[in-house]
Amino acid sequence: MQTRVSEPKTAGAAGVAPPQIGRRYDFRRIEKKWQDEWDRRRAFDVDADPDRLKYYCLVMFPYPSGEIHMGHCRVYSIGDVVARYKKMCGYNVLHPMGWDAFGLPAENAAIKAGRHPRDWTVANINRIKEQLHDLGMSYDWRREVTACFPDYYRWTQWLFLLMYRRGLAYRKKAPVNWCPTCATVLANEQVVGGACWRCETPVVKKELEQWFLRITDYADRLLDDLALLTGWPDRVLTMQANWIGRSRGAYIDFPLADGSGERLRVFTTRQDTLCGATYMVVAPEHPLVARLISAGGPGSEELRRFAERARNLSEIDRTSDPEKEGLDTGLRCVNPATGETIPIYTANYILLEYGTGAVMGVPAHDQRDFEFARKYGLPVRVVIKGPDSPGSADEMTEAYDGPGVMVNSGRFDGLSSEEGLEKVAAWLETEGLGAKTTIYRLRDWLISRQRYWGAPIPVVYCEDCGVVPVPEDELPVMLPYQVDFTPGVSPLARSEDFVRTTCPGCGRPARRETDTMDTFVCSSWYYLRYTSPGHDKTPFSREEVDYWMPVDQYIGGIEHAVLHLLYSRFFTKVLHDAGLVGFVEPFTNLLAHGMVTKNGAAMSKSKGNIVSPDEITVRFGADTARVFTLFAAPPDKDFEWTDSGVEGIFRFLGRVWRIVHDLGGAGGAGGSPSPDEADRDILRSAHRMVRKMTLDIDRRFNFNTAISAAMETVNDLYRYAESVPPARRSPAVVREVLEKLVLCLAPFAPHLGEELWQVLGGEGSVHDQRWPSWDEDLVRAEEVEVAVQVNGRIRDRVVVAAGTGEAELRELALALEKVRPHVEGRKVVKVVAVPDRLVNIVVK
RNA sequence: GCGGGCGUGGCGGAACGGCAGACGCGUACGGCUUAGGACCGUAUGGGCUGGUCCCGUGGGAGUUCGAGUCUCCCCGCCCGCACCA
Repeated sequence: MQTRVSEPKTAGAAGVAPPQIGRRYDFRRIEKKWQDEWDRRRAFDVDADPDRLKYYCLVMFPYPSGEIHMGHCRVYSIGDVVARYKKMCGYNVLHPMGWDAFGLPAENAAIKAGRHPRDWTVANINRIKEQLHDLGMSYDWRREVTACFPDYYRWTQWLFLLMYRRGLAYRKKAPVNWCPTCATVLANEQVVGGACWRCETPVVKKELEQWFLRITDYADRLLDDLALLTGWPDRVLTMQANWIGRSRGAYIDFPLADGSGERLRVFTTRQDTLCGATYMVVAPEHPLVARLISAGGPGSEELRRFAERARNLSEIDRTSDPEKEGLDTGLRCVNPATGETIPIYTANYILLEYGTGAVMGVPAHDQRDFEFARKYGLPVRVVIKGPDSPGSADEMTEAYDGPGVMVNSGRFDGLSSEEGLEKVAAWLETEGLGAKTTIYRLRDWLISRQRYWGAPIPVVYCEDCGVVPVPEDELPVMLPYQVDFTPGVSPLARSEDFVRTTCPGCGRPARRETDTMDTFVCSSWYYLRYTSPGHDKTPFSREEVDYWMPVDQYIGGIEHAVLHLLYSRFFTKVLHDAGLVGFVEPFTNLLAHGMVTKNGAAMSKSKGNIVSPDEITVRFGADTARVFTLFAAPPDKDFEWTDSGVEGIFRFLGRVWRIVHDLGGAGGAGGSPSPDEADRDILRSAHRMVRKMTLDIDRRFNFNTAISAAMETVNDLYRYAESVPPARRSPAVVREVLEKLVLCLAPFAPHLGEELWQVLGGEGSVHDQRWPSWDEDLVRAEEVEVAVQVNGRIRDRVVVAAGTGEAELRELALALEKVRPHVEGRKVVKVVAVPDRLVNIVVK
């Protein structure tokens, strides 16, 4: 994509139109003027510079599904403020933008509109780019990446092959999640509560041969390295930890009692309770059950019906059904610790996918097992005695799952349950019956998609050579344009031209893989591509990546807490292991922003509650749109859209425009040379504003309070202008205050910032200036009002010199007329004096 | 069920354990105007006996000289995970 305006570089500010003298904040003229100027100067292009500190500010790239709304406006405004602020702080700032341009919505919309997904996507991209341009976003458009273009997906495919070479991409037949509406499979992360994350259709299980990425190989590191992410919100870290779901325990093999020598393997985190296992339970889909059914013995018909019923329940019903149903399979096995023969049940509360799909039932120490045992009359045996737990099974009304001392456990009696975990595992190992192990909730990442609009998986199937990866020098495997992409079977399978190929190994006819990759593969590495978008030897230049990465500030929605953010971490670790990058985590700091809602719901086309930034920019301007979305709430919170609030911001920017013209235009002529009290006050206001805005932006991204600090100083300026006649104003002070104000507002309202910087006669672009500093001594008030309390109730206030000591405050307070009646006749127990704050007199 | 977050005016939201409600919206009144839905100013948590008096941060207790803030219990809302062995 070409940028919108790309005229040759010309002289700088000299060519800029002079500021307009008038009484009106003419945002249309101002914004157009500066956008043109930025385009002409290519003001936002950046290059690596080893002599300068870098700062990589990144907002999650959008899916170009149409026009953008105020939610987008908000998040890009956040990114733009951070980028412009950091630039003013002296950093070499990378602030790129691109398009997560492959994906189902393009295909679905294209089918509906009768347009090709590519054309639809490109049209949307152009439209959104225009909108971002009109909002004054400071992107280096030379670095734009578009995931659906061959020069990008070539490298997505290359990375797939890297994974393949490293044994991390593999094909497997497995029961997978199928969304009937989207007509494709989904990764586990893309199933929310048993339904498709996009269209909320309940997913069904299908047995298919598919491509997976072995993310589970990285489960430990993905979990452990969360500790490195001190700049991430806790809730995201928690969500990832939950998702990975590491569970340490042991597997145990229970020999079947039929003399076959076969064993039934379970996973448990409580091997210390082994002697309390009085029965076994397997999932209805467990192979053992299937075998019993096909063997056709007594009871097999009942078993078949039971397994059928469980299987036919959707994922949602299965996991939300609290009633435990079970059935004795008739099989028996031996508890290796007690030598007892115990029954094997099958039950609906056992999940095939988790652990081994079988558990040992320890009713005394697991609540689910307890309920199940009571329902089916199975024995309950206490093997752990907690400090307050009942000693006998008969007294139990619920399971005891806490720690305690092992009882009824033979050789293990007397051990603490903690020791028992070790000792039982050691014993199992010497007996060859089990060992300690760790399992995860995380599954391998299913990346095959039976749809058209994605990056083709670069492999070929040859009758003789089997699965053959496409050689790197033949990449990209181009996605053909002319394809019947209506869903059904994989659309690419219908394109004979695409499918038919020759085997890279033996040269004989072969067939291409016709599935495409999950778009989350494309978005797992785009942040690397921004560093060197034209690079054509590898996905990215090592040198550029070493300079720019990791991303210093990543900004995006909480909905990707697990999905995109987990996948990207995985990719980064693989690239690190492959020696392609030097870091192990891609995103140092993460800001999870809130949504902009209207009528209580996130803005979306389907809900019809979209407010377009265009509506706002036309009526009030881009600066108003930006400042309002930042002012309405702290960035991590949702906020409900209101039109009336927008006008308030428009008023504020108009006030800024006018006060700068009134006080600062024409060089701020005349005035008194020596600053008086009013001058000191307004100067203090400005220094306070700088301090507050700096800390609010830097420390916690509270742009709302940063903006309110600027509003306070503007209010102070109006009071100053009204109360101090021109002849008595100090030009130096006025100038300093106005400069600080304009510099501080520049990242928020960049067009107005440039214009007013010019009005003040500033050199060059306001965005090339240094972020202002403040003087702590000036910030401190000369006089402060100290509250005087008696027993915690305010009785008076007194103005004293700032920094007045405790002793003096105490005396002052006790002498106050309004205080005396409350103190007289009582005993002063204590006086708490906090300088510059308050005095609290405690009486009895 | 487990984990996390949140509850403050009519509204969005501010408050290192130290004067609750900054800032903005809305509302009311005044000014300026031929006019204004522009602009400037003043007021704006509630109550009454109009005192810088009392009450007020979902409810209740506690710690403290002092609690929106810390602790415990309860109520309500939101999010994540959820029969995870």
